[in-house]
Amino acid sequence: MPELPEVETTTRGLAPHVTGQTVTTVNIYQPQLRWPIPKELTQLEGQTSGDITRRAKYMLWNFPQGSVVMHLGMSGTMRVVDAETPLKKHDHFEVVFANGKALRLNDPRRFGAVLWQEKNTELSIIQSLGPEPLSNHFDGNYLHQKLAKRKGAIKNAIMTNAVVVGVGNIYASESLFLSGIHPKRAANRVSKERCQLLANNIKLVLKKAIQQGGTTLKDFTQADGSPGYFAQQLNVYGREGESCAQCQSIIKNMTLGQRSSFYCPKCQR
DNA sequence: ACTGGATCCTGATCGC
DNA sequence: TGCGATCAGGATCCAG
Repeated sequence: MPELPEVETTTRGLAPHVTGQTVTTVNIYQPQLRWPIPKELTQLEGQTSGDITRRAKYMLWNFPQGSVVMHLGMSGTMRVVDAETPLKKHDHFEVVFANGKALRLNDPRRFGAVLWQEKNTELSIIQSLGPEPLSNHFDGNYLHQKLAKRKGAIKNAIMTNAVVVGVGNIYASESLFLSGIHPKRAANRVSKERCQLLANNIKLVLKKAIQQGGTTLKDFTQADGSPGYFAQQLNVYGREGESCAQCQSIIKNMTLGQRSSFYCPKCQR
């Protein structure tokens, strides 16, 4: 489900509700997510939370002794509700606050994660992350240099977290379309100029999507339950068989790295 | 060192 | 209407 814009949208929506709250209870209903939810999270009971930030597609919820690291996987959503609200199917994790509200993670496919990171340490999954796409460190020069030895498809490369984080299947297809680059092109055969273009378009697409509150494909909702509105602006994703807005060619869908990849065979080379 | 593939899981949808 | 097959927005790990 969520790519970077969706995680950003969720983080922003949650922030006012989960910052500076006293935790009364931590409930782990289904610990079996991508990794088991650590029982030590119950140590947060009685603690007061700090702010919540985003790194890649992870949310970092800070406490005095460390951070709760949360990932939504493919199907996760986080909501703040009244603590008396009945649990829904697939509500796996809950933090109840002294003010009568509760933060809940719902994740049908259970590809998401809830982990604990001690203060002044970094989990290996966080440590290995590449630069944020919206940071100054990510630009055409960086991308070109990073791709120099990669012979595989450019689409797979920009979806690799060690290269750049936060570019998922939707926005990978979209940014390649905007850049006129064929998804299957060898990464090391994208010129420096086109890397510049691609880096800029990745930033553009992600920024736009964040402004729109994310892309609601199936059931993504923002923290307040409203949908994202970016879907209507997609040029190629999910538009197989439709005509390209730029050249009227028929948009195609092929499988790359076991993920569907949409592209315009004429505009993208 | 890279990369392709399998894998964790449920649910929606499609074809018969 | 029912049922099995297929496909989903992620990302790690392992074999080759």
